[in-house]
Amino acid sequence: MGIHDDAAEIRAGGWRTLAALHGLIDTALEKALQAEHRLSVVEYTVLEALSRQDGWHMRMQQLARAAALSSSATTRLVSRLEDRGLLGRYLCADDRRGIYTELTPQGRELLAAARPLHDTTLEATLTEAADLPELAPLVRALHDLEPTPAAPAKGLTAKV
Amino acid sequence: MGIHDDAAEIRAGGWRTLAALHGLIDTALEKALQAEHRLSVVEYTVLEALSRQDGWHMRMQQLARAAALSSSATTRLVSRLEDRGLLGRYLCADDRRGIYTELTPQGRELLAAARPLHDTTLEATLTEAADLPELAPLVRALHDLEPTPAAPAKGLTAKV
DNA sequence: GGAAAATATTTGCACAAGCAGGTAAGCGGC
DNA sequence: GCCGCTTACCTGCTTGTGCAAATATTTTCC
Repeated sequence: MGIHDDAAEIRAGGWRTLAALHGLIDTALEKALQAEHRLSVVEYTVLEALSRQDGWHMRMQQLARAAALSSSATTRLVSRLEDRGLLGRYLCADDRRGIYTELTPQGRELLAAARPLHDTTLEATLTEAADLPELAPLVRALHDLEPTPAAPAKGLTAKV
Repeated sequence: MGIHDDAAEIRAGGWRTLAALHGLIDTALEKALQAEHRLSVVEYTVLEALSRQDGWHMRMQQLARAAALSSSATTRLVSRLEDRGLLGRYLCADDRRGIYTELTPQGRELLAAARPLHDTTLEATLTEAADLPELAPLVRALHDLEPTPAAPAKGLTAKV
């Protein structure tokens, strides 16, 4: 079992580390947000992405990419949040196939309430991860990242 | 919307990047492995983890941690793989609560067949991600990781 | 030695995800 | 102006996941 070259093994190891850290954080956030605000991580992500558009609305597909979700999953996700009054859905004049979503005041409110918990949990989990020998290097690398300004991550760069 | 401190914002950004990259890789691997070998990423991960134990068996809970899965999900996952004859499940004498799993020859065979695709897909996706400005730094960081030897990542350090 | 607590795994249930298929709206050639 | 093709979103179905409760086995503490 050793004919696959070293580079591949390094990549695989990196991927395992990445997955492990992701799983750790994801689970922690999931539990915290669920318990305190009845929000899943994806739901929070969507609200947060919308808030970052600040006054702008997003199409379903942008949302789908931002949340790394299929479009069908996005439909239901938006429906859930809409049913809770956290965001509004309305079609826009210039292309009536498209549907725009926008945070409601309640949505902004809930996001503001959830953000501290989110950030705290994230910090705590990263600190915890930094104690695990396998994860520590990645945690450090993550911290040293971002020479970039507060640029719009993902693919949600433009309004249309 | 700007009272949360900078450190938190940096962490949040790092987390978004991590999640984005993870999603990208995960989706790509999922599709590739599913299409060619009817394996999900977690299933592959479990087979791979088992193979790394080389001759050893693992308990359900070790497996659960290795795959970042709940124990119930692990039960069903192992059942699926067992039904396909890829691994065996048997209780061990010293603690009859515990259940050990071990790869069958077929399991090793399938893993060997799937690994090249896995590695290739991983490499391709990483290359692709390196072209995205938001992800590139993390990809590089990931590559420069692993000064560590081929150490057992995750929590699966010992045999018991 | 035996009851009580702890540990390892499995099962019932509800929920969210992806895929495939369906409908509505724009776009292009004629 | 009409027909075909593409795009954007929604819905039915199947599957995997987590939580909570059930079961079996070991360990602990009198």
